[in-house]
Amino acid sequence: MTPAIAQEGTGTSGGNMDVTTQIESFGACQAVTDMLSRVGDKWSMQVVMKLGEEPRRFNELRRAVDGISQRMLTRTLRNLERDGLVSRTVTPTVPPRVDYALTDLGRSLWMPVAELSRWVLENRVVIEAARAQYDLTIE
Amino acid sequence: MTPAIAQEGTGTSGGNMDVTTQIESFGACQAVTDMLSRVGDKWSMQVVMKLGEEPRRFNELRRAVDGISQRMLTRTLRNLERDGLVSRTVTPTVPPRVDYALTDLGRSLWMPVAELSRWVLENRVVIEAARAQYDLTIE
DNA sequence: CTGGATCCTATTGGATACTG
DNA sequence: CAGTATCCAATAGGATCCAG
Repeated sequence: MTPAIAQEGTGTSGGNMDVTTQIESFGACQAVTDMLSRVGDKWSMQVVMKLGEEPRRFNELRRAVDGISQRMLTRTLRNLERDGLVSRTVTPTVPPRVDYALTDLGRSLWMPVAELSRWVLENRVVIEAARAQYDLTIE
Repeated sequence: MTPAIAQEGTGTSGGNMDVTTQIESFGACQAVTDMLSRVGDKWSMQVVMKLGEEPRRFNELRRAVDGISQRMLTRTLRNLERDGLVSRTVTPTVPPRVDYALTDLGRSLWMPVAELSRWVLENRVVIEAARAQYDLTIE
């Protein structure tokens, strides 16, 4: 497995290029899509949001994220941890205690996601209306 | 319970509440997740990006988005159209001509997505490193 | 309490053939 | 050209049982 994405002197903080140009620069479009997929799955964002409020233990998190199965919570946390967005701290007591929290990277993701959240909140009604309209004209 | 995130007010539009509060206000968390799922699938963002450059016809789009199958391009466009993000204009000539373009709503989505794109571009190296590190320590 | 392992179903996406 | 229809493979996700 080669994670190796050609990471040349990536525009540290971009700076003067507009985003479109940046994206087309070196196949980063794919990276963006990948990240959206990662964070766009069924549970990741809800977990990140809950951890954004405060660090939580496994079962706390399970209760906080409504409807998530144990398996999916574990898998979601593992993915987020692997990406460096969430930290996992084990206290080897009996019974064991495991604390999850956002890392600095995870918190930094929070901001652009918050912008996206704002967009959704501002446009959800329009979107719902568009869907209803579309569904009408189709049938 | 306080959001660990400094929200820096931003309020690009209408929002006087901070995003965390908004999100928790009325189960919008789910709406955000839904939208991320919609836009986070394998092709939606790439299509939106290409249409953000300029309106395109079906097969133009197909060539522009590398690797997409005809079926998935159709489905992706239908979803985006249903959400009101993309417009579809049919010119009933022979052969038929169908033009796709971003709507105003679609273009407005482009901005927060650009922020997310910027974040990905700025942090992809860190993420790749985190993954490599994680993959090492587990095996 | 925190998960790993297993089994099963649903959804996603690709390949191909066909049509107005 | 711009799709639709069908079949198939891969993946995501849920339920359940087991273990340290």
